[in-house]
Amino acid sequence: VRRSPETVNPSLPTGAIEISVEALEPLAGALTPPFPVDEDGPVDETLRLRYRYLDLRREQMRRAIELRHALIATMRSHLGDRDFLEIETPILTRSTPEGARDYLVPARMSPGSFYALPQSPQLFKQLLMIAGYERYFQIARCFRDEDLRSDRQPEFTQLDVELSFVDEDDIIDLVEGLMTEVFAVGNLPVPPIPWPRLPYDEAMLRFGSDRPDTRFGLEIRDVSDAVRGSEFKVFERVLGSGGVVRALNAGPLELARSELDGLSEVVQRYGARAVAPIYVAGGGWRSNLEKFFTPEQVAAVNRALEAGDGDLLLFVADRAEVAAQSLGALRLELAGRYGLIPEGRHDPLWVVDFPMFGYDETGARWDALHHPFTAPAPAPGETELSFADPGRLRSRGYDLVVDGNELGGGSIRIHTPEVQRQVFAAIGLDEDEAEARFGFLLEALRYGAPPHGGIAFGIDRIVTLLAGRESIRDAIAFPKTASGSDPLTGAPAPVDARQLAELGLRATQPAPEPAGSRRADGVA
RNA sequence: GGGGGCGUAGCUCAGUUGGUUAGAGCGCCGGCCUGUCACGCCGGAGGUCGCGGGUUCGAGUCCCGUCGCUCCCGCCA
Repeated sequence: VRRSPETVNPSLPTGAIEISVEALEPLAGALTPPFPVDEDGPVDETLRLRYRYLDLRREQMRRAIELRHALIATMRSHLGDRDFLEIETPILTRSTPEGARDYLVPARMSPGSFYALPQSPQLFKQLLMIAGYERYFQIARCFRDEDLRSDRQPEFTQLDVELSFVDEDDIIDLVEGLMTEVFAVGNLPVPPIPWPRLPYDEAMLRFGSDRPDTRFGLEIRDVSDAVRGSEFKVFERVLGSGGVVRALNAGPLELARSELDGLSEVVQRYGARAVAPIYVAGGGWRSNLEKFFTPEQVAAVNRALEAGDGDLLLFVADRAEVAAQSLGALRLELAGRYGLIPEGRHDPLWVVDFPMFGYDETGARWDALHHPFTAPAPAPGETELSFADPGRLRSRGYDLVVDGNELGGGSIRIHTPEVQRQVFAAIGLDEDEAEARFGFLLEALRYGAPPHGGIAFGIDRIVTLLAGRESIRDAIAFPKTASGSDPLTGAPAPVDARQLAELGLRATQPAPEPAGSRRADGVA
């Protein structure tokens, strides 16, 4: 019934009405919940996960789960309207020990053999292209047995898409249309398409990251040439050994000594020695380092960084990769700490022109930067594919980045057995190994594969972003903790000897407490 | 594998330089009030200070170890 005018409370969503009760019958009893479910205040996350069914009652979680549903529904209808077929691929599949660690499932009927849970449906969707299903998509669960982060779960959900007879532009066009609709459903205001495309090298140079957050400035500049030949030994030593000197202009920030030290801690995580902070004053530098540089050098650096009086310049001298990464991290740290990210602004962009291979120092070999089914592209300035120097080859990959989050990535794939062999060879897979692991793919390619390509989006990450949350766990109904456990069910848990015996397995460690061991954390 | 942060009542937290019976708000229980909507008032219960060891006359506080959570590096084709 409507409330009388003097009792209406406009600050309540239900403030205009009242419920008039005629009969009341309790259908079930209910304990007092261990934390408030009628408000979204902070609660210890282990406790939330242990009582996830109560946590999910809370407004914030309900919104995220509802948003997730709406986004997936949008993806399905958008692609369905464009003649894509949703096709399921196996969860029990074959281990292909490139890339991430696989989750393994013992095969009872083949003792000593294992299925693997898919890291992605990559190979199956390529086989579907060869089969002539030209437009495929799937809301696909994927599994990677690697350490977790606030944006990584061991099982996660991808929107997986693949198309035949397309090039990069076709896929980017399709995705820009799809994601524009998805962002609209999620109330994320984004600029109109087409979105900018940033070459990988430029992203690394200017932003120190392959997933740059372009919502604020503080861009990195290479000042190696400007400072070369100075009296400053630290820079000269780095430059002499092939390193670089890079810097960013933090703007007019007056920082205390302890804060400057804190900045060095940030870069040290990435292997840099320290940050050299220099204040600009009167066109020169207010720094005891100024004496090591000629006035021309100082002026050149100031010009490169567009530095004015009072600006704080931050320098890192190191290997190019370390300088880029550490200044990139510094940039994000400063933006977060001093609130430099404009409210309500959201920047989608494509990162393109990735290197095809990266050199793995520990294994002393080349690795596919994306994955080894990505089509290679000629080195910059060349027209022919040459595997003589793998480090110079580019790939036909593309990543969609929004506000510094990698939401999705894909590529045009290799569609001939010849090129696929060359790529396997480049990453150190000889003919026999390639045949043993990927023979079924090479064979399928021989039956005629259309040129094809695709992309995969991290749905959990999209939900996290659109729901305005910090952790991927808040976008998933029943997530795992950072150590991969589930406080609600107690997974993972030991199994009894009989189950192991049936699978032909033997425990190499004594099993911990079986039942109820999830209480080991002392949570009552 | 490495580094940082956290762990005190059901929840969120405070707890000075080591010093009596470890506190607050919310919640919970009992009572009062009854047009309230963060109701109000009175009273009450509730704590192995994550766990183990050590230093000390004395440890929530200091040291060592350990467990859990979390963030980051490595890892994540």
